[in-house]
Amino acid sequence: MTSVRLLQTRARRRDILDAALVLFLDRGVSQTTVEDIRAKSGVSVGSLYHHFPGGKDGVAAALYLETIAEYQAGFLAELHRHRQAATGISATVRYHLRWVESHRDAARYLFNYGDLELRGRTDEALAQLNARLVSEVRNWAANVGAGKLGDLPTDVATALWLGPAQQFARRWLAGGTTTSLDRAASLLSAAASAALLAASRPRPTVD
Amino acid sequence: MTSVRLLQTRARRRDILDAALVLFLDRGVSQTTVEDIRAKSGVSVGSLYHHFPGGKDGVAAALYLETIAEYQAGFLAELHRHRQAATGISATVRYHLRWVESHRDAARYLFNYGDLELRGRTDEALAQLNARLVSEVRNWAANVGAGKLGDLPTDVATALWLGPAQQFARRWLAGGTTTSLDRAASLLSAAASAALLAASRPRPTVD
Amino acid sequence: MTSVRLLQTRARRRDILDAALVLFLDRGVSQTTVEDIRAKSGVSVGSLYHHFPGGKDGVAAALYLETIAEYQAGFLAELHRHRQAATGISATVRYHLRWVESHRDAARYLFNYGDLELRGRTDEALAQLNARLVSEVRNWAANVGAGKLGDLPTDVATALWLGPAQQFARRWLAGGTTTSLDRAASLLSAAASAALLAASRPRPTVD
Amino acid sequence: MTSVRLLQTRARRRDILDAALVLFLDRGVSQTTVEDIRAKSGVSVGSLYHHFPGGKDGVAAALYLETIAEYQAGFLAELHRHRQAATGISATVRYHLRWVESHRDAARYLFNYGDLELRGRTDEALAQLNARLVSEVRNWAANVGAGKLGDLPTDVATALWLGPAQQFARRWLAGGTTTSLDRAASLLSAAASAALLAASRPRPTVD
DNA sequence: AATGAATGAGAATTCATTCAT
DNA sequence: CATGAATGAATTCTCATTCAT
Repeated sequence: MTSVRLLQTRARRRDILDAALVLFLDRGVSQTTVEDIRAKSGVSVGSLYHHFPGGKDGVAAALYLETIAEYQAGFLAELHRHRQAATGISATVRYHLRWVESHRDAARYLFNYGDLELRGRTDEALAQLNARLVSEVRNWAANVGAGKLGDLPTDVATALWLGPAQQFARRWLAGGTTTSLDRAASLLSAAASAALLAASRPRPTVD
Repeated sequence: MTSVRLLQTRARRRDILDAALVLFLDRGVSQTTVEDIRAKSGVSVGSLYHHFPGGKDGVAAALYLETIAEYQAGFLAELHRHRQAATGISATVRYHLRWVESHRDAARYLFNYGDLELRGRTDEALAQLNARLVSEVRNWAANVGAGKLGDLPTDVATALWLGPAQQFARRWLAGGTTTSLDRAASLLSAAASAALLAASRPRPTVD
Repeated sequence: MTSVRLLQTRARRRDILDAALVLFLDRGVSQTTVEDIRAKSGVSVGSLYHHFPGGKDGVAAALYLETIAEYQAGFLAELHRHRQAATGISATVRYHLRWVESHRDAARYLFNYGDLELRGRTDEALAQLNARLVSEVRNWAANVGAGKLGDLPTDVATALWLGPAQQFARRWLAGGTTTSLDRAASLLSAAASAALLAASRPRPTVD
Repeated sequence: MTSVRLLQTRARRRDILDAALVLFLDRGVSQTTVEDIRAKSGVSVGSLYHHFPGGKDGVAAALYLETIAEYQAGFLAELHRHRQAATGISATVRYHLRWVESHRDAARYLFNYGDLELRGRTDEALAQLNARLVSEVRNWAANVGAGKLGDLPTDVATALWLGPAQQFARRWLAGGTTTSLDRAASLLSAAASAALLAASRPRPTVD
C-alpha cells in the first residue's frame, strides 16, 4: 500500500517535471505559468504545490539539479571505466556528446538556465554536486598518472578537455551544425587528448 | 540645441541600460521589474517607455544586441589585423578573453541569456549579426589560405577555436578559476592554433 | 470500552479546543489555519473534521459557546448563593474578576470575538444562553426585593453593575493595570453596590 | 494642480475607508475581500494597493487608527473645556455616549476589532495615541485638584469613570437597550462623578 | 520629452474540505 | 474513528502599460 502510494507519488512528480521541461524550452521559464504546468501534467494546483512547495521556481530548480546529477553520474561512471588518461579523456568527450544527443531537451535546459535565473535556489546543492565531480576527477587523474595533464593548470586543462565538445553541443542543439555528432565526437575526442597529453612535445610559439 | 538634446537622450538611454544590466545580473531578468529599473536609473516610467517602447523586454533585448554587436565588431577588427591563420586564431582567442575581462557584466549577461529567454525578440537582428560574422570569418579564412582549417569541418573547427576560451571564460566569471586570464590566454591561444593547424599532421589514434 | 472511547474522544476534542485557543489569541482567528490547529493539537485533519464538522469556524464557535456557558453557570451559581441585593452584587463583581484571573486566555478570547466575526454561527445558542441569564438574574433581583435596582432601568443598572469590572478586566488582560485584581475587586464591588443601591438617596445634580 | 490632485487622492482614500467600514461591519473583516472593497469604493485594485500598500489589513488598521484618533481628540477637547473634576468627568461620559451615537458604525468597529485581529499592525501607533491620552488626562486631573480621584488608583478610577458608559454603549449598539442614550448619559455621568468624587464619604462595607 | 497616478489583466498561492484507505 | 494526499475555488497581489498633464 505504502509502496504503491510512493510509486504514484514518484510518477506524479515525474509528470510535473516532464511537463515543465517541455514548457520551459518551448516558451522560456519566465513565460511559463504554474497553470501551464498544471494543465500539461494533468495535476491539480494543490498537488503541484504539495510536491514542489517552491512552485514554478521549485520545479525549475529540481529539474536543474536532477538533470545535472544524472549527467554527472554518467560522466563519472564512464570515466571510471578507463585506466589510461588518453582513453578516459576521449571517452568522456564522447559521453558528453552522446548524452546531449540522447537528452536533447534536458541538455538545452541545462545549458541555458544554469547561472543566473536559478541562482539562490540551487546554490548549495549544486556546489555539493560540483565538488564531488571535481574531487572524483582529480582522484582519477592522479591514479592514471596524469596529475597535471600536459603540465597545464586544472582550469585550463578542463577548458581544453570539454570546452570544444560543449561549444559544438550548443551549436548542434541550436541546429547550427552540419557535421554529425558521431563524426564530431571522433574529431573532438582526439583533439582533446592530443591537447592535454601532447604538452611535453615542443609546440610552435604563437603570436 | 538639437545635439545637446540628442546627447541627453543618449545618456538617459545608457543610464537605463546600465541600471538594467546590474539588476539583471543581480536577480535575473525575470525577477527584475520595470520599477526596479526606473528606480535605479533615476528615470520616470513614462520616460523609460519613451526610450524603450518594448518595456523591460525591450531593454533586455537592446542590451543583448548592442553588447553582442560591440563584441563582434571588436572580434572582426582583431581578426582583420592578421594575415596569417595562426596569428589570427591566437589573437582572437586572446581578444575573447580580454573582452570578457574588460566587460565582466556584459559578458555574464551575454553568456546567460542568449538562447531561450530572449527568443522572439532578438531573432532577426541576431541572425543578421551572426550571418555577417560568419561570412567575414569565412572570407578571412579563405584569404589567409585556411579555407578548411586543418581539414576540419567549420563547426568542429569553430569549437576547437573558441570553445576552450569560452569554457574558461565562463568559469572565470563564476570565480572558479585560479589561473590568470593572461596566462590562460597564452595557453589557450597556442592550443587553439595547434589544434586547428596541426590537424594534417599524423595524430595517434585514440580510444 | 465505550466509556474509554468516549473519554478519548472528549480528550481529543479538548486538545483541539485548547490548541485553537492558544492559536487564536496568538495570531487571531482569521490568521489561524486548520493546519495550524491540526499541527498544534496533534490530530489529523480528518479527525478534526470528525469532531468539528464546521471546521475552523466550528471550533471557534464551540470555544466561544462552551466558554461563555461555563462563565454564566458560575455567575448564576454565585448569584444564587446570596439572598441580599448588596452581597449578590458585590459577590458577582468579585466572581467576574476572579473568573478572568483564572481563565485569562478564555477571557481574552471571549472579550474579543463576540459580536462580529462569529456572527451567524453562535447566534441562536448565544441568544438562549443570554436569555436564560437575564431571566435568572431578573428572578433573583425580584426575590431579593430589588426589582428595580436603585430605581434604575435594567440596562443602566447592568452597566453600573459589571461595566467597571469589565473595563478593569480588559485593561488587566492587556497588562495595562497596576492594581491587583483582589484590590480592584474590593473597590469595584463596593462601588457597584453603592451605585445601584444608594440611588434612592438624594444625589447632588451634576453638570 | 497639485492641490487638486491631493484632494482627489484624499477623497479616494476616504472612499476606500468608508466602503471598508460598511463591509467590515456587515460581514466581518475576515469575510470581506479586497475585491468587495474595490467594488464598493469604485476604485481599481491597483489604486487600492497604491493608497494602502498593506491591502485589506492595511485598510483595517488605518480605519482603526484614524477612528480612534478622532475619538480621542474629541474626548480631550471636551475634557479641557472643564476646570472642575465633577463637570469634567460627567461631560466626558456624555461625550462618550454622544460620540457613539453619532458614530455608530465607527464605534461598532472600534469596539470589536481592537485587540486581537489587528495586533501587530497598529501596535506602535496605538501605543502613541494611548500614551498621549493618558498623559493629558493625568495632567488635567492634577490641574483640577483631583490627582487621586476619590483616593482611587488610576486604573480603578478609569474603570468607574467610563466602564459603565462603555458597557451601556456596547449594549446600545447591539440593540439590547431600552433606555435612551440621553437618559443613560444623565444617569451614568452622575454615577461616575459620584463614584469618583464621593470616596471620602463613609461607605457601607459590603460582603 | 518627462512625469507618475491609475488601471486591471493575469499570476501565484493558500487553505478549507473531501474521501479512499 | 483516524489518516493525509489530493482537490480547486477563491483570494491576494504584482506589475507592465497607458495617458492626461
